[in-house]
Amino acid sequence: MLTKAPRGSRDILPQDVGQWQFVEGKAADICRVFGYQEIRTPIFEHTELFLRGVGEVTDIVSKEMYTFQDRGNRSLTLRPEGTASVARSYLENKLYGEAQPLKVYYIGPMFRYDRPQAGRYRQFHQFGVEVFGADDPTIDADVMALSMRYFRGLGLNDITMQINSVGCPVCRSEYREVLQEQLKEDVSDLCKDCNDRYEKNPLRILDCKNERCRELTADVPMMADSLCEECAAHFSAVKQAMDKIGEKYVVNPRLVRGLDYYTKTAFEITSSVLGAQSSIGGGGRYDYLLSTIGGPNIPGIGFAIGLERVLLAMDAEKVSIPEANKLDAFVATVGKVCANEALAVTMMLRDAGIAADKDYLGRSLKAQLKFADKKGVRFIVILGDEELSLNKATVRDMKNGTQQSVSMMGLTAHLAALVKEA
RNA sequence: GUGGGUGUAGCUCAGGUGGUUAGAGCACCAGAUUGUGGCUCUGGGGGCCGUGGGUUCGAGUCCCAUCAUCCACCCCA
Repeated sequence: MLTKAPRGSRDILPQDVGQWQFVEGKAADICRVFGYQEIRTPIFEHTELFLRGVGEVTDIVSKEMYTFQDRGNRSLTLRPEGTASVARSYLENKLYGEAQPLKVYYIGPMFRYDRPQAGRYRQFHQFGVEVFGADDPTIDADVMALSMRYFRGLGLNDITMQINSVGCPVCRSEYREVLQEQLKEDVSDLCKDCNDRYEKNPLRILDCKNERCRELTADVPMMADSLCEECAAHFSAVKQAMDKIGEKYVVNPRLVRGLDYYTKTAFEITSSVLGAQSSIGGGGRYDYLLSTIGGPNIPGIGFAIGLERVLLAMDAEKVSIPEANKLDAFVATVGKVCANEALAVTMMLRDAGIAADKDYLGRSLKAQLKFADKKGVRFIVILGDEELSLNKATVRDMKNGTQQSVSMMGLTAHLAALVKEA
C-alpha cells in the first residue's frame, strides 16, 4: 500500500510528461486565439456547491463524490467537474461587473469515485471552457468550434460532433410527460436500468444501448420536435451558425447529458477509436445554473474535454508528438579532471541558454557517452587532462561521430551555433 | 454498486495432471576496447511467485478469503 498510488490515480512520469505539456499547450494556444482567458479555482469546494449546482439526483453527486469533513467540521468535496466552481467564482468575484461576455478556460484534475476502466480514472484531467453572459446562438457555435479545432489541431480525425437541444425547464417537463405517457404500457418491457430511468430521468431511456429499449422508443417523438418556440429557434440558429463556419456535426435527437443544469444546446464529441468510453468531450448551455446557486439570471455555456481520453485517442490514431525537454549538450570528463572543472563548463553553457548536464557518478568516459546516448544528447563536450593543458575542449557530434577541438573561449558560441543548426 | 479476466525479475511472459537450487527475451551494470556511445560477444546483479489462511509429507501450481489491476455494465470525460 505504501508504494502504490491510490486506486484510479496514477503518476505522470518524466518520460510521459511531454505529451501532457503538448496537449495542455495546444489548449492554451487555441484559447488565446478564440479570446478565452485562463481561470484557476480551488480543487475543493463546499459540498453544497455541487449538490445545488450539479444536481442532487445526478450520478456524480449521489455516488461519485469525494467528500470529507475538514478540521473545522466543514463538508468539502474534491471537485468532480469544473463548471460549478467557475460559476461560483464568477459570482463571488462579481465578474458579471466586467465586460461581458466573460470567456474563460481551465485545465486541471477532477475527482470522481468510479470503478476505473479503460479511459476512466478517479483522478482525471479536464480542459474546459465556460462563457457567461451571452445567449446568442453564435457563442454556442464558438464554443463547439473551439473544441473541434482543438482536436483537429492535435491531429485527431476520427471524431464526431453530436448535437441536440434538451429544451428549457418549460418545454422539457412537457416533453417528459409526453414521453412517460407514450412509454406507459411498455415500462415492464424496458430493461432494468430503464425502469429506474422512467421515473428519475425518462429522457435517458432514449439513450439506452439495450436493443429492446431501442425498439420500444423507435417511434416515440423526440425532444427536438417538442421544443417551445424560443428553444426551437435557438437550436436552428445554432445549426445555421455551425453550417456557416463549416463545422460539421450530426444531430443526435437521443443525446441527453447527465448533469442537471443543461438547457437548450447539448453536445458531445465522440471518438471512434476509444472503446466503451467513447466520449472525449461534452458540454452545453446552462442558462439557469447561475440563478440556481444564488446568482443573477445570467446565461452560460461551456464544455469539458477529458485529457486522458485525448491522449488515448492520439495514441490510437498514432499521432506523433514532437520531442521536447532534451538536453543539448553533455559534459564528459576523463582522467584526473576535477569535477569542478566540468561543473564550471556546464554552468557556462547553461548561462548561455544551452541545456547542459554532466556526470555526477565518476563514471568512465565510455559509461558517460552511453548515458548521454541513452538520454538522446547530441553534442558531447569532452574534458581531459590533454584538453585542459591546452585550454581547449573536444566537441563530439553523436549523430555522425565527428569530433573537433575547440578553444575554451569559443566553446559557448561554437555549441550555440551547433545547437541552433541541429 | 454489479459481472468477468488477470496477478511469477524493472518490462513482456514461460513454468502439462502438486515434487530438488523458479526460467527466457528485453532492460540494467561490467568487461572485451587502461580517452569514445550505437552493433557484436562474454560475464554479472536482480524474485516475500500480490497478501493472508487452508489442504498436503511437499504448493508458483489445488481450495478459500482479501487486495490490486484490466475489461464491461451503470454513468461520464
